[in-house]
Amino acid sequence: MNKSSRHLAIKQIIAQRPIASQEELCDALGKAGFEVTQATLSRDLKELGIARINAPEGPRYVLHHQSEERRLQSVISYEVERIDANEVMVIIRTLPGRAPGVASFIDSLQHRDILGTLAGDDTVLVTPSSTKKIRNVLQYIKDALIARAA
Amino acid sequence: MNKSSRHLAIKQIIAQRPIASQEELCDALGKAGFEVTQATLSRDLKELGIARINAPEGPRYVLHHQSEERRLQSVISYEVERIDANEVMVIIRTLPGRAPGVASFIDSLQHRDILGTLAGDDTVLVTPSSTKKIRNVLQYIKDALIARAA
DNA sequence: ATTTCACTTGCATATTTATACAGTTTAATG
DNA sequence: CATTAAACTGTATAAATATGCAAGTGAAAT
Repeated sequence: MNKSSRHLAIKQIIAQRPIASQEELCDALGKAGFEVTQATLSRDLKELGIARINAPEGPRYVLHHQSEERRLQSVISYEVERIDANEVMVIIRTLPGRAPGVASFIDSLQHRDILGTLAGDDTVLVTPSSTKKIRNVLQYIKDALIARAA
Repeated sequence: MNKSSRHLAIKQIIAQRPIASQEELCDALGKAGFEVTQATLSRDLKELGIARINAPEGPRYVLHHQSEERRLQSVISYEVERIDANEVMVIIRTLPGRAPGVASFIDSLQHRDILGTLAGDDTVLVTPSSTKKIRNVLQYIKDALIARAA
């Protein structure tokens, strides 16, 4: 369980539901198999450009694009916010404007189970060769995008 | 020196130069003629939707656009022409060139059943977390986009 | 194998932020 | 005027976050 995969996990968790404190994030990560302390999370959030906003409904962590955008452009994993799938395709959420770059990268992998990609501004659709391949493709993409982080 | 003029002052100060802590903001406000305590600033920042981001150069307060996003709701409904769905996704037709804005707005709603959106020029594709959620998502989007028409 | 260096992490704690509570002010009402 | 309620703020402190330091790990160099 290395840092970059934990970072992806953090981004996915905070995108999925409101996280109000680092303690809470710590618990959520624990359940996902990442045992870390609050101190580490404080550092992670800083590296990821995640901010704690004070919504009327309570505090919550969110990816803050303004700070995120300044980071190294060449590192794909920093551009990816979330990777998900339904029954028919994989959807990758990226920072604004980064979808084409991420899609192009995936295309270059020339994986047999990937028919093609379609990129908008901050979203990439990945179409599998068959809906039965969805799980494979999802995992493959996660691995591929994380591996480049190191 | 009432609260709203202080709020305006706060927004101006944080826009002009990096403010790293509420103490620092307190000093800056003091020089501008607003004598308040850190406790009050904590409340002010919450009301204004200002977040503390962790830039590599150090922490800093910024207006968080996510809280601004809600103000746009009333405009959105005029840009949407049609909302439909098939078995797999929701399609929104908009006025020419308005799709990215509408997609961005839908993203900001952060609904758990919406994996992502993809915008072209006048068309937005909305991908549900599962095809089983299509009906929910369709209804949700209609409510969110059209209900504001009044 | 040993050394060195860069990177990562936890612990303990300093720093910063949020909030319970009480006091003050303002405005509205009987 | 007296009374009540709501809004605002400061004090004190609770809660949350950031960080100095030391330890651990792994890769590259000698």
